[in-house]
Amino acid sequence: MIKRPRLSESLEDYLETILALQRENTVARSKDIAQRLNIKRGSVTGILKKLANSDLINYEPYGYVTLTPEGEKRALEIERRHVFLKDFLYRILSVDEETADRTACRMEHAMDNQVFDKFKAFVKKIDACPHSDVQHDT
Amino acid sequence: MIKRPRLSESLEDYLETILALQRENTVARSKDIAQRLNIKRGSVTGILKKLANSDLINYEPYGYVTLTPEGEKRALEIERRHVFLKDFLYRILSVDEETADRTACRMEHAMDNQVFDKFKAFVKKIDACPHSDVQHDT
DNA sequence: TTAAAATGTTTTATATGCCTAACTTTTAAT
DNA sequence: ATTAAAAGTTAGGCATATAAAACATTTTAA
Repeated sequence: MIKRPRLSESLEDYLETILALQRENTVARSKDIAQRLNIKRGSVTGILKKLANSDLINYEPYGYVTLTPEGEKRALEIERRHVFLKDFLYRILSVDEETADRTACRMEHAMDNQVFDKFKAFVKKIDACPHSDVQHDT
Repeated sequence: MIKRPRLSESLEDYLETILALQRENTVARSKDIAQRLNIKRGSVTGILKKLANSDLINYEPYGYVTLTPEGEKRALEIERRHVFLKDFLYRILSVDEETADRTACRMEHAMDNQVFDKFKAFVKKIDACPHSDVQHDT
């Protein structure tokens, strides 16, 4: 049984960012990771080593960064939560987009799969209940 | 204009715990704080100094701990979020109580007032919409 | 092809938050 | 009043996450 130790919020953010960059540019670069996460280039290197050590990314000094299968699996989970939460905040709660995104970024680390699944099922039902005026107002 | 610098999740947890203990015992004691938060007695002292420095608690070495007005205001805000989120998770999403509490504990730090207010208004509407089967199912 | 710019890395340092262990103060029991 | 237990504090350490600045490598442009 392989264990999947819980990642810190910080490490989850790195994986999420690497996934996004990989989508946009095929590979992730240290500079871009730093830029997205608003941290310094120098701080990125250590984190990349740690992620590589946990077999979550492929990393060689001065090389490009890509997610391993396990890293991608983790990143996708986090991204799913982010997308879902942002949608809930923005579309259902009518929070402005920037706040929705920022808040989703923080809430996404706080939910396990069980809660996430139930939350998702709940929103699905809300969406299927258009006769109620539950949505679309300030 | 006095500023209210953002508190770390950890410090918010301390305030919340101190509020609860104050309710139960009039004052909070180092030992009980440690017990509730599952940390060692020795770790509490430094935090108390920091909170006292920010004028959030009244603290004297070897003395009891109480919240200042500002500290209480902060603690009440956090507690409000906690209670609300736990209720949402437990009652609306049907998450088991222990998970609801644990998850609320983590989500409560991620929401600003704007989001909280909208979330609350949303749940109010859900509750006022009993003809839909949005609630009460697994 | 070589020098400058861009990118990546290393080192040193800081802050947070926690632990352990030794020590001090307070409290409670006799 | 004395002393043992309980509670609180201090000191030293460790891990994480970050910054700044110097250094190394790679890329780019002339």
